[in-house]
Amino acid sequence: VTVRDVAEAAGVSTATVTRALQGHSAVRDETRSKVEAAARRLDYRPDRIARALVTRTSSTVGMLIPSSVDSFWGEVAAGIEETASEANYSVLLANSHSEPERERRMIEVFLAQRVAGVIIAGAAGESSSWFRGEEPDVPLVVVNWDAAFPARFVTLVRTGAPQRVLAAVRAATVTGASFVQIVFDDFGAAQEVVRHLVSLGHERIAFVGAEPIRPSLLRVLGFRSALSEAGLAPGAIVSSPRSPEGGFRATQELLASSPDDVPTAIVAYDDATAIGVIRAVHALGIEVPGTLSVIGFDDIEMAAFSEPPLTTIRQPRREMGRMAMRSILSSIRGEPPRPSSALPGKLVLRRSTAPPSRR
Amino acid sequence: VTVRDVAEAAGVSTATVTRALQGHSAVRDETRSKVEAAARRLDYRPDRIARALVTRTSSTVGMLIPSSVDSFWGEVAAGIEETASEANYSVLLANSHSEPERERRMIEVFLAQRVAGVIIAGAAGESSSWFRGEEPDVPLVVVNWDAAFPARFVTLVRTGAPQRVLAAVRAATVTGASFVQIVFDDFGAAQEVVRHLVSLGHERIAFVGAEPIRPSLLRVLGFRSALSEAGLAPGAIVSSPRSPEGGFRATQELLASSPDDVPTAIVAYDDATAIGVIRAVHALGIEVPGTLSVIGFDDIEMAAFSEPPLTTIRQPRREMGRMAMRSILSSIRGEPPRPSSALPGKLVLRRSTAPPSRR
DNA sequence: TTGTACGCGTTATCAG
DNA sequence: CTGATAACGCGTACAA
Repeated sequence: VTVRDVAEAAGVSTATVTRALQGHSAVRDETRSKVEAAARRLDYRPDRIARALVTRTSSTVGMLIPSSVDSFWGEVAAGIEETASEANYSVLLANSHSEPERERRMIEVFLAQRVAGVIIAGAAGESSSWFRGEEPDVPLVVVNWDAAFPARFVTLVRTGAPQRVLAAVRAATVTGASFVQIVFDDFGAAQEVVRHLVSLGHERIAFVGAEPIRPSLLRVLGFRSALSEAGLAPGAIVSSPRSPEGGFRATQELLASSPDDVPTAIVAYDDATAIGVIRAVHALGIEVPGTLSVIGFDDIEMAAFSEPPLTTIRQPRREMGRMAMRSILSSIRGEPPRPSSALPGKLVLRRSTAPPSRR
Repeated sequence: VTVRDVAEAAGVSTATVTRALQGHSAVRDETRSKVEAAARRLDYRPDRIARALVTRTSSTVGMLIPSSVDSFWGEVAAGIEETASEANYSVLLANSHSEPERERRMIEVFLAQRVAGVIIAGAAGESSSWFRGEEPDVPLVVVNWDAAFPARFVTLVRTGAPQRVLAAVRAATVTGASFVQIVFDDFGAAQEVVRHLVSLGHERIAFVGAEPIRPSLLRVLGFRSALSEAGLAPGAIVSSPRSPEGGFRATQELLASSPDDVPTAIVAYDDATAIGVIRAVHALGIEVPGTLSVIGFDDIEMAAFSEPPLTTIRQPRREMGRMAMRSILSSIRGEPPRPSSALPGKLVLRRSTAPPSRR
């Protein structure tokens, strides 16, 4: 059942059917209701494919996330889907597994599908690798860019002048990019986390989980900045893969390397790492938070269930998804793009942090 | 850049370009390479929209899940996406929030998009409500149908003849349906769970979380069947919403109602409920698994992190997603549909079950 | 083996 | 206000 059938049934032309059904201005009320009646009677559904062909844009957006198994990204996706469906848009799902090559391929597929916009969340690759040839003119929004940096950045971030390194990291991924970014304010969140610890009375604080990816670098920088702002000595910064195992091993090394100068609090790169940190600390017979406080980032589901429940800073993931999709929609409508934004986190106080014990 | 451009650049007709690029048989090697060269040079991407219009089917499938935030469904989705992308298919994501009305609407959108297939996971509605008018001829696969039943089924399932109720439940949702179903074997899993408890020596076992939805009814039935098979007296069966709070409250009532005949083990409808059960038991000062064993279903992420870690039976969620997508693909290829299947679970032994303490 | 020409279902333009 | 008609980009009979 096509426009033609409806046109015939209503005794009008196909052009009128289209106009009537889209609420397009100039069409007599009487005609409109005739058409609507016929459409309803025939159970007519305009073919979105045919429409897309002629309008040269579909009402579909492509959404690339690292993994739909991870409920962090699942919630970002939910925010996107929710906002999209309110605006009558559909969303194509693809998982990148954080592999730049897959990112490239899936974007290719999106473009061939003539999507009206692309949202890349947790991107691992560089923006230059996303498109072959020139950049297509669909709006692109990046959510939480996890871009990799040269390994030497870990050293830089440990010792370099914070403001200068910060500027370098930002320059590489924020300024000058021709697309909107919705990112978590990693730098500010790290500062907030440290301030929380300082307010509890901690003075020797370490960071576990430095890695040459954007959010990690920014968190380390925020960590250093808040420490110096509080007039405290720089804390130890150790690298590790972002996983419980990574956190476990790195913490073992940290605590073994300086037995006479053990920190009273550890800031972990993320909650997964923090859980490994807690295990390592427990394995040494040290109590959390009695003797040592631990704090993470993100507020993943496990955080509430660790023992003790983890104090952490929550990312507004659903809101990030919503904002990303809203940005796409306003681009489509030709509105001036709202600038990229860094969203603040929300400190979630649980039981893995407490004042340090006096000795 | 369209076929025409490529045709011109290669000095052939558009028909030849299509044939060459699709690996269609009859085309000279020389011509083919000429065309391929031109296509590559021009960075030509066939427009999937235009193709869909003429072939009257897209290489996109619609995937409806209750929520992408839930990593259970996230993993089903990952299985679907994985298999789809291997076959060069794209997947449209929609969240139903378990609302039949939303299910209906999203399916509508899928159909208007001319999807090549539809996968409905965790469907809450009835199959009759999914389509207006006659059923469209795209393959449909249902994964883990959570169909609701009249409330009286809870009573039936508690006391009715198991085989007869089982047949009724199955008849309503399995047989006679004109689509493939990939479902978890709830009945068998419940039997397995009870057998595990029986093998540990338990004799007084209760079920918490009976609800008038398909999987719950089947689990209760499996529970009853395994109990009678073991020659044990029927256990208590209590209803509750499927959530920690639901499990908590129902367990309080259960334990208060028969203080002189407290069970030594509780089978919870799912892991979320089981966590509430454990909390309620702990709140009464009873030890798990020392005095009372608790077992759940699904093996959600939290299960490994509860205290004690929860023994449960794992659903092969990624595999269910893969099978669903494979089924769609073989339908498209016109292969005879593999019949619906009920996949077995895998018992995951953790620390919430143990032999009952002797008294 | 290759080219011509039509049609897929819409929307948009331009007359009337 | 409405109707005829030309696209949109591709696949495919059919003819050559």
